[in-house]
Amino acid sequence: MKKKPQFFPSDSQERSEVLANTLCEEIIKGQLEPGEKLSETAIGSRFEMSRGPVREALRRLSERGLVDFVPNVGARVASMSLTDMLHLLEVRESLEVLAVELAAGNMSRKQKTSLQKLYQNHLSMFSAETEHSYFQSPEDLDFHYAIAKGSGNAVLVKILCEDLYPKLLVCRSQHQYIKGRGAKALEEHQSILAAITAGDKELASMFMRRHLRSARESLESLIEPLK
Amino acid sequence: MKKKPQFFPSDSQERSEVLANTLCEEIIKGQLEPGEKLSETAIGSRFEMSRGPVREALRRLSERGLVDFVPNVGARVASMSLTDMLHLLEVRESLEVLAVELAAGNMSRKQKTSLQKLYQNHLSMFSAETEHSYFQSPEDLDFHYAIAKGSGNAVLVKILCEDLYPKLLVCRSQHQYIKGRGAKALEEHQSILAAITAGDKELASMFMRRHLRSARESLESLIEPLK
DNA sequence: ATATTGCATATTGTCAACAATATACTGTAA
DNA sequence: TTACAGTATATTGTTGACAATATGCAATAT
Repeated sequence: MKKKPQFFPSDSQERSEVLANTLCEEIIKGQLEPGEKLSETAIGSRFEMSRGPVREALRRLSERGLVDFVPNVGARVASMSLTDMLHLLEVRESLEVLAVELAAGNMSRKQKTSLQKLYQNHLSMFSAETEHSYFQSPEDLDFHYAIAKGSGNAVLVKILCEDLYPKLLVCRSQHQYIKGRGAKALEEHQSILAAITAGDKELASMFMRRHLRSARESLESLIEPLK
Repeated sequence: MKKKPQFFPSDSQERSEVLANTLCEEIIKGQLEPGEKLSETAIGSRFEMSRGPVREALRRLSERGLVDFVPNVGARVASMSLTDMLHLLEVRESLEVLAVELAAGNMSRKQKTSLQKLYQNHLSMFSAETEHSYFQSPEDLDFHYAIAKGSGNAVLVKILCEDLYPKLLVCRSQHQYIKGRGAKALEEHQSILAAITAGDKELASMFMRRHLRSARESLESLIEPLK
């Protein structure tokens, strides 16, 4: 018997954690709209559980920044502005440059091969169906996710994977008109991959900086005229 | 009537938040030892509240990384290794370099003057009583705290002030033999301050990098032989 | 003597009811 | 008609009890 696929597989069976992951997924998919009220009783009855676990799940999402929480008032789905997105991209840039530097020095042979495989998958998937909105989907981050883990720095992994990436996905889903850059990004991934494989920290960090800066700057130029 | 000073003043009156801040403070001060069990009932009776708010407080601290939490088993005070501390310092370095770059460009005249005042205070306090373990105490971070806020990047502020700094303080209290560098650090602060005042982003980031790198590298050389 | 099984205890996970706070509505006065 | 006050409703905050899980101890078998 097959289990249904989960975006955020939870090792624990705690209902509050399972619920938090489910809600997280729904927020990212846009099934819960930004600003939408998250009533404890409503969610409780929907998932057939008491308010206790629901509260814990909501508080958890609040700590992660996916939910805005006001004491005595309640929780709402966080609504991200373009400025929020810019701030996320600024921080992300610094941290991923660090990550790739560490990864280029620390990744094991095995990790490197698996990263190459990942890239090959992305490549074939992209050339196979260009219409597939690959660089919109959560999978876009796979490559960066793997590099973060390759850094060997647990603090860094936590911030990138649990804090920044989920929020970034929410931003993307709430501002869909901001498109990825498809083939161009894929080329840049290749350069980064090559530098990591060669263990060239300096080069890897330079390619990563360039890769992320272009995305950030295009958003910046989108925001600037609004001021 | 004066309120007693609080390390983590809580705007909300929520008992769970107040408790979380109190426990956070006790962990940082070392009054709660690393690895110590945090029983819900025990804490509840100590602070005269039910287990509900206690649970919430512990979960919150768990998200912040100050408490290790195992489902169905409970919470313990996080015990930080030197490697954890190194990972913290690596991430901190990247983020504060970003922060000071942004701050040098964004800080208002008013913010800059208040940063200068802060530095003057530190200076007089240090020369007044050299025995005052200034660079051990939470106040050491005041300067960096102000720069983070001066960056104008909310994501960055949250990660630095709510995530990294508290953990760093816990590390310091759990590894007290790692001393600050007193007068030397103060001089470096001055260079950074001057660069910010001049609005020189490049110079400011260079001084900040140097300032933080030296602390990190000295820890690295302490860890290396253990491998 | 050591390892393992089973039970007793303690702790956490969940629930449903009550108290406190905020929100929405209705009626009254200017 | 609009502004305000008071009340009614709904939602969150907190509590204590019950269920499920883990821990520690003792007795037994190897």
